[in-house]
Amino acid sequence: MKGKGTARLRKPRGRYHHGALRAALVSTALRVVAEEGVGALSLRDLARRLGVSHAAPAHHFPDRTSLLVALAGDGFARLGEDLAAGAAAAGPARGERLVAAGRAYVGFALDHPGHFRVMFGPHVAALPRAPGEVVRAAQAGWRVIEEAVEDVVGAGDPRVPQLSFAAWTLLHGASTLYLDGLLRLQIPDLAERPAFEAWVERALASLFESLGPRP
Amino acid sequence: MKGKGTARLRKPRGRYHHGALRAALVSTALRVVAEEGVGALSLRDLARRLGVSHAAPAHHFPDRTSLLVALAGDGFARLGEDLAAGAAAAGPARGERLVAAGRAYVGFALDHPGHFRVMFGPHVAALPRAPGEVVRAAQAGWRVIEEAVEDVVGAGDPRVPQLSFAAWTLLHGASTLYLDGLLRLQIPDLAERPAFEAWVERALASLFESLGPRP
DNA sequence: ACCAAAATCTTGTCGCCGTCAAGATCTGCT
DNA sequence: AGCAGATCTTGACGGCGACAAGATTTTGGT
Repeated sequence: MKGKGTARLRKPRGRYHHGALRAALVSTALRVVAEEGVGALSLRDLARRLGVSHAAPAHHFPDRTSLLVALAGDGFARLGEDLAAGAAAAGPARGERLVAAGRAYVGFALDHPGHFRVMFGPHVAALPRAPGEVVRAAQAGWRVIEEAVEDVVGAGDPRVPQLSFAAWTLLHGASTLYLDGLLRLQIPDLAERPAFEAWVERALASLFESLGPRP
Repeated sequence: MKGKGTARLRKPRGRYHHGALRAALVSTALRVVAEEGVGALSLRDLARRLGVSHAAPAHHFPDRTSLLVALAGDGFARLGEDLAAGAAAAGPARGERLVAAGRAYVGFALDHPGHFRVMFGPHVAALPRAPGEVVRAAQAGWRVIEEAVEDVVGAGDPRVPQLSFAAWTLLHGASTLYLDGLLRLQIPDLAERPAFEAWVERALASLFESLGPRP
């Protein structure tokens, strides 16, 4: 962070140029998505909130999808940071980093459900090719999971990709099913968030139960 | 199935009433979703395809969301049937039913990506309470997974819910991440579908590796 | 310092969409 | 036969994404 901190939001009444419209669009869009969901997001509404003409956003995001892609890129970056921070703050005991990373993944989904949905929603997925920023950020997150797995079975173990795959899909499925309310439907105990986190932790444990550092 | 098989689609030119509009809306919507994705689905477009006025669908589905909910209910029912059929067709060896159910789950997602997205998309999830038909169908599917898990660890084992939870989240996460193209991004080997299915199978195996029938 | 080019924002327009309202037509029941 | 309700039609309204053309400001080369 440098300069004047947060970007200006509403445009000063008299001025013709906004000055930081793109950043303001992204940050306001994130607020709308968090409060009302991705369905409530419209370019015209954003323009109105920012005191700008209805066609102004088009110069920064040619269509609605490109704005969603930007939000998704931002989300993947934040998720990657959360994962790395969680793993870094974990204790040294075997498996603690993986549990911490898993907690960070699920925590991100539950803390920012709207943002999470944009990241894994149909708009971004329907693109012919994933945008570079998404690719890079997703790869960084994947790397954190792989390292956490290596922390359990040892670096160089040939099962690292396979186990990272299992851990990631488990965490991701748990996050999305929880957000959809389907888990709570089958297992009423999961209504409370701490209980859910405990279940996820135990599921991760089941995955690695039979594995020594180097069998 | 009884009577004349498939419901009439386009309305006969001279007639005022369509006669089976609701069923025609659902089946045409499924086709549109499969071919162009949920984003391309609109009530007016459906009405046009069926040769019916633009406001006719409103009498069967008061708004767009209620149509999506109907599609989701149908999807959960089909997924449940696929799961049950897969498990029923599996051999008797320990674990085969679970693998077959998993294959059915992933197969449904990959065969009907649009439908799958509607089922787990934001529209249905944003509802205050899940509709009854969705609840029932989802419960039936969950039951199949639980039975498949019981087939591995033995009915009555206290770990059944926990392991079913792990299996379901793993399968669901694998399905959605594959559809989003994110798995392929990290593990190029997964570009081919059979390879992906093999990875899923091995991930399931990791989950149950350390478990005997009754330890 | 100057000015042309590019970036940024505005106004205006178009077609499509979901939704509501009011009326026409058909169907089933008594 | 006739009525009530279900089903479909026409018409209208506002919001939206997208496009086009013009106004204003900033930038960069000289």
